Amino acid sequence: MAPQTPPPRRTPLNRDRVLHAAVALADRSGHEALSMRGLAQDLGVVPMALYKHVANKEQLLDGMVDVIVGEIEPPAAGAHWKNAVRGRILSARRALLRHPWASRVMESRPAPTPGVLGYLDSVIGAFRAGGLSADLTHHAMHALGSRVWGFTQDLFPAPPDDADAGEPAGLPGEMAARYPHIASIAAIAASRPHDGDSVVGGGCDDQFEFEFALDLLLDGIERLHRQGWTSAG
Amino acid sequence: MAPQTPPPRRTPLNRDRVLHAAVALADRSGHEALSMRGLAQDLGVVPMALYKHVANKEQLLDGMVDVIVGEIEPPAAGAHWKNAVRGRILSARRALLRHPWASRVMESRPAPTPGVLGYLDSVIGAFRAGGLSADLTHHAMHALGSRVWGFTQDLFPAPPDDADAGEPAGLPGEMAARYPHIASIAAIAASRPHDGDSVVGGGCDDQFEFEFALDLLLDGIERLHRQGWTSAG
DNA sequence: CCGCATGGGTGTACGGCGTACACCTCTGCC
DNA sequence: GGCAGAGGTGTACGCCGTACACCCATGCGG
Repeated sequence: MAPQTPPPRRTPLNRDRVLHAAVALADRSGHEALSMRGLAQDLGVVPMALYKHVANKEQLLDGMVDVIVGEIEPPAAGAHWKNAVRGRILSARRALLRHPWASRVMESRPAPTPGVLGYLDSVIGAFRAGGLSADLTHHAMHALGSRVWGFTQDLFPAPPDDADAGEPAGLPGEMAARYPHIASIAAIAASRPHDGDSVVGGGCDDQFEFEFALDLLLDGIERLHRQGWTSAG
Repeated sequence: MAPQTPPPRRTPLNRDRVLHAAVALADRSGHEALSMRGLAQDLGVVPMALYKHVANKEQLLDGMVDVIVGEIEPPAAGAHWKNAVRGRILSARRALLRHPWASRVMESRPAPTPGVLGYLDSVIGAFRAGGLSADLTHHAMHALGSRVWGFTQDLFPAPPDDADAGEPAGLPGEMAARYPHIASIAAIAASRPHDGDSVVGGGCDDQFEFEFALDLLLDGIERLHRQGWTSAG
């Protein structure tokens, strides 16, 4: 008989396959469920095999961050600096919305990865190309903070879908009594046409909020730029 | 002889002692080092004893958050809304600077604690007392984001103190070549009189950056308020 | 054609974590 | 005097990241 063909010999692992499998796993199960053991299982491999391709879990997370940063679209050529920055940031936001775990992972990195540095460099470049001083650009970057990569800390994190739908509108009654000012705001948000459930997490148009704040900052920066502002006073 | 006095019988645990010991431990060793086992050891008790006072680690962290929120000073009476909000937020920032781990823990909470809700309610109240509409206040709160409790995500997290001091100024040369725009900004920051080390993390006056961004937002909000802005357009 | 180095996958094991569960021992009250 | 319940204990389980020794297929120099 023919010499038995050896078992099909799965294509060998490499850093890229590991990284993308990790992203897929996190997409599927959230970043809390991402463990070296689980990832290995997904790849049909023993946990320690991963360590031939990433030094440790921290470096795995760094790599995953750069995968996501790589999804950010390149800058639009020839746009006004404000639109260039705006477009870049909104693209970053789209990438992060595709991977809800990514913002938490980015926050957790103790040092910026090369991909992150490259992205930041390009955003800074967009400011500078618009004629903003290094000084103002520097402060603008700080002011944008995590917003440059498309996310902000939610004040009221999204509750799970089992939110008690029995309430008439706005906050549960007891809470409305204890936190009257929050309630006054919840009432507004809950009265909007779409998704009028509890404002605590739901009920807010996140995209609107994001762009509102982004434009507030960019407009403020533009104003300072036009009046020749300097941090020296 | 006298009836042997029983061993001094340490004062019994309670939720408050547990919480404050946890805060102290995190202050001392960082929040990554905070474990139920370590905390128990600090309290001279076996790990499982803690579970008589907090349901689990998540609830311990919630409790710690409220301890920190409790350190925020009460609002100044009779101030203009902008100063009231500003003062509240800067006080929150001082609390968080005293407990460097606290911002990361706050970010990690999946639902707001009662203390946090109370604090947010009071900030919203300050806006409303100044005559801002519920609508505008709502968007203002979102725009402030994590800044309301006194922190922002650093773009360049602070590096450990072993930063290579051999570099002349600004970024290490290789990095300056790869990220020219970052370098242009680093040069500015590094040229300031005090702490002129690498701008990546060090070299920035965090308090200035924080107030710069805070005022940018508050000024923008004030402008919108004065011109009767509404999200409806 | 042999032998050996090397890169990639394996197996076992360790020390840490959060915490379920059964237990024991004081305390105060009827 | 006895009993309930609060508070502290001990043991054990199942996860985690990862160190370390191993093993085996490959390909290359002789």
